[in-house]
Amino acid sequence: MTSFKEKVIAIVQSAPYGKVVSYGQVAAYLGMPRGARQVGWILNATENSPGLLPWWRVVNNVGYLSIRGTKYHDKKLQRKLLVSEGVKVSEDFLLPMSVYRYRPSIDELKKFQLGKEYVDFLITKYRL
DNA sequence: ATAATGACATGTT
DNA sequence: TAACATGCCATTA
Repeated sequence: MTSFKEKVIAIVQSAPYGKVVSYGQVAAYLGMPRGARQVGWILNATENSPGLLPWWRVVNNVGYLSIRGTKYHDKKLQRKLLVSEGVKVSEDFLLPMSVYRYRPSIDELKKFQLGKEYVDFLITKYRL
């Protein structure tokens, strides 16, 4: 069972310590370039199994912590966790994507089992 | 089955 | 620049 949810988890887990990834990126690496919103949905509904899912490394495309506050997580905690990893997040919950965006290598992308042409598309989109 | 609800992204005003 | 509108699709009710 390689459900959407499991893929989301796998991709988010690939985001390294001290880096962040956008919802759109996660969706794109899933092979669903317009599924950003669904990624957020999954994270919102998934209870954080301690240490298994680095949900705090997912932000929106402009570097803003767009989480509104849910039963499991909240914006302030996310900021705290990111800061603890060395990511500089401003008081208004904004961080510079140009500095912290996770840019997977080609090999890492292959791990997600995507077609060659699609990989090329991702490269132009996120300038890997 | 159908409709409503989002931790989004992008294009247009 | 910032606000608004629209497309998106997994999940729930």
